[in-house]
Amino acid sequence: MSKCESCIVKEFNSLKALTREELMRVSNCKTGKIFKKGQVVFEEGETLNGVYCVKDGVCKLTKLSENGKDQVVKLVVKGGLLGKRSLVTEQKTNLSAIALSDMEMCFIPKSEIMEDLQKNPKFTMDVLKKMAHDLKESDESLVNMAQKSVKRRMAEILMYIHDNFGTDDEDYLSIVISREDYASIVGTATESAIRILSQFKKEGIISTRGKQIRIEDYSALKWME
Amino acid sequence: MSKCESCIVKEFNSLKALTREELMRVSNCKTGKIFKKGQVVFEEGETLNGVYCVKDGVCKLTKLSENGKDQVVKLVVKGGLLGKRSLVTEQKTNLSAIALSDMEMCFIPKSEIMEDLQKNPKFTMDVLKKMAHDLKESDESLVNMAQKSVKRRMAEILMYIHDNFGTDDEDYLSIVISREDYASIVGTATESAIRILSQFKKEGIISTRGKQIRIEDYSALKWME
DNA sequence: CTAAAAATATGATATTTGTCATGTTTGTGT
DNA sequence: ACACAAACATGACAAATATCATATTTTTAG
Repeated sequence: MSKCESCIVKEFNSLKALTREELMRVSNCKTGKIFKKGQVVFEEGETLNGVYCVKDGVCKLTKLSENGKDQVVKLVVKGGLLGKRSLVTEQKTNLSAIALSDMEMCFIPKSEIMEDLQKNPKFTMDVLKKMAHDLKESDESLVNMAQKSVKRRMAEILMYIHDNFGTDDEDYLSIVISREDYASIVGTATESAIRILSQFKKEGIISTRGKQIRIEDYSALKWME
Repeated sequence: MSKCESCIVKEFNSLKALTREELMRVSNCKTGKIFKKGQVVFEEGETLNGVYCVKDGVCKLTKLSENGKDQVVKLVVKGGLLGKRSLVTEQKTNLSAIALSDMEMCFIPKSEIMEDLQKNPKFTMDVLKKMAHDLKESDESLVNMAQKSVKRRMAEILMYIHDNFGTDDEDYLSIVISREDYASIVGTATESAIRILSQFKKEGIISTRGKQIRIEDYSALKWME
């Protein structure tokens, strides 16, 4: 397995703040893990004893609502760390992580990282920054959920995916997920999500090929009321 | 002005993790501030150069949505710190803070605290924990907004205020806010908020005296579908 | 104390969104 | 290539919520 020191993925997350020595230690205790599309990485209520570093693939973080429906809280791609909160608190995780595509990840035991979190201020500060960023994003989503129409939210998630996760060489969104997942991100019924995407298609704002979606008219999404 | 070392309020926030010497230094550079009900503490987009420690009163953290409506993201009371995020990033604040009652606060310049954040791991860890907690709460609110009815959300905010901020000696919620604020917390139209509270009143679940609200039947709120 | 302003209350109606039913398309394993 | 399951699509209707209009009550300023 490749070594953390030379792993390009870490450049996208807090691990880059570790020293070469620390990275080597982490590298020696990490374990590579493969998850197939649909597989559960961890589930709400579990005790996590480490973090996952995403090397490839996409993953959704969801929370079960009392009405029995899952709500997607965040999408995580290459470079993302899953289970950051577990480093900080003793509490069980409040989210589930489910692979949306085949995934390649490294698991780093908490015990190994905690020491660094205590001793390397640069690393701690970086974790803190990431957490602050997540909080900001979560607050923004909260406002979106509370104040915007389902159609607007759908427009925004399409732009979000486009801007943050990019497109393939034919301009299709590189993240490919089901309408059910879109519904669960936007917080609506699956039928409503389908209906809205169909409408966008009719209006020429997007086009589709199977599950793939291509944005044809970004500014229409942007200025949609 | 009283000194941080002997201030009881700090027991509720991360400042308690500071050493006696650090607290004395903080104490010397802090400034006391009074805000009247309705007054703006800071506004979305401002650059904050410190944190506010709430000694008394209630404050709402809001974010302006594109539809022109404010959404309350969090309520902060005695012991709370406003502007934590500003300690961690250079970015402008993403939230506005507005006093919901007359407030007494201490302002601590960022420059003074940053040093501690770098050098006192116990303090850093505590800030990290608080941030993780805020993130968890924000994710939970997100799911509530996305998946629950306005009525349910109203029931939950009443219980939340009851459980977290308590009641006066006549059992009225100690936080007294307008229906408009309730609407802005729950993420609905003011009329809808009024209607739902009226309904609760008719059903004997709550009673009111002016703006004050008393929960008469907690379990009705809890089990409301 | 009083007038004006703000907040609360409520009805009527429009809009958005959810639910249920049913049919079609797409993907998958053999 | 086929059969079956899953995902997608769409109509009809129900329920939730927003909006607009208009009183009434409460609070506030002078």
